[in-house]
Amino acid sequence: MKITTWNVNSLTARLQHVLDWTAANPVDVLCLQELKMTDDKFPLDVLRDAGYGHCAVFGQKTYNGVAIMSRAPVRDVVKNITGFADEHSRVIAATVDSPAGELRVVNGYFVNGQAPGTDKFAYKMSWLSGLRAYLEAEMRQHGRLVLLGDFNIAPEDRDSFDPEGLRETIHHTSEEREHFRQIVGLGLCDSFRLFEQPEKSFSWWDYRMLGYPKNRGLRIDHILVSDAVRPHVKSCGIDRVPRKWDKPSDHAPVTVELG
DNA sequence: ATGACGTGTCCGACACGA
Repeated sequence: MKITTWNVNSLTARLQHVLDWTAANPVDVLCLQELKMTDDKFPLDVLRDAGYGHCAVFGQKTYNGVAIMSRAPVRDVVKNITGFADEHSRVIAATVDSPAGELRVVNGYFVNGQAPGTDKFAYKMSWLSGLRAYLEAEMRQHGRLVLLGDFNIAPEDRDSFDPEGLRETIHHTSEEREHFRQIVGLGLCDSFRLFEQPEKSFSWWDYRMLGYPKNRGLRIDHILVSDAVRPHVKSCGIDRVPRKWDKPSDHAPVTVELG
């Protein structure tokens, strides 16, 4: 069973890429971020024809918006962070069946945070605290859990093209990395790091300054699995192919395989 | 270089991203 996270930077602009990519990579569950559309605009019919007959959608006009697209039924859909009031559509959770048994999937578009010291950074910090409390409760209820999405955090120096030059800037601050560690500390692990990976593996590249051709990127899209799921993880990888297509998303899809 | 590039909103300029 394969589960993918992909920040598509507008599903309107990227629908054909999603269709082309899933045709070549028929993953079981595709978790999207940055839909940038309201629920009524979500292309349910087209995605059903593409094999994803079970979609849980939490959209928003212009910004944010997340969805879980699944080939098999999803149940117990929860939108946003329980216990944390949020104006934005950033989190959607659902339960699916997996080879390991019932699996809770939590798909998040984490706050960007702009820069340390700003109101947006403060929002990011409180959002992360709210998420952690919510996850703690979710994990008590669901031993088998996957937390994936656009974390907007480069957890370690090796997850950045310029860790020295960007030290303590957004995505690289000690506070963000401490939040990441605390989330992992709930009993999760970064599935990407369970395997040998190429150096300078990134999941996002700036549209500007030839970011992708120069591999000036960050690894900020992650798939964390709970300890009960960890023995079932067969592989985890980033697919750079769609980043080379015409008019790409600035993020690449990341996929985990469970056996 | 408070830039660059891309998307959406509402129609030229701005908000936002990472």
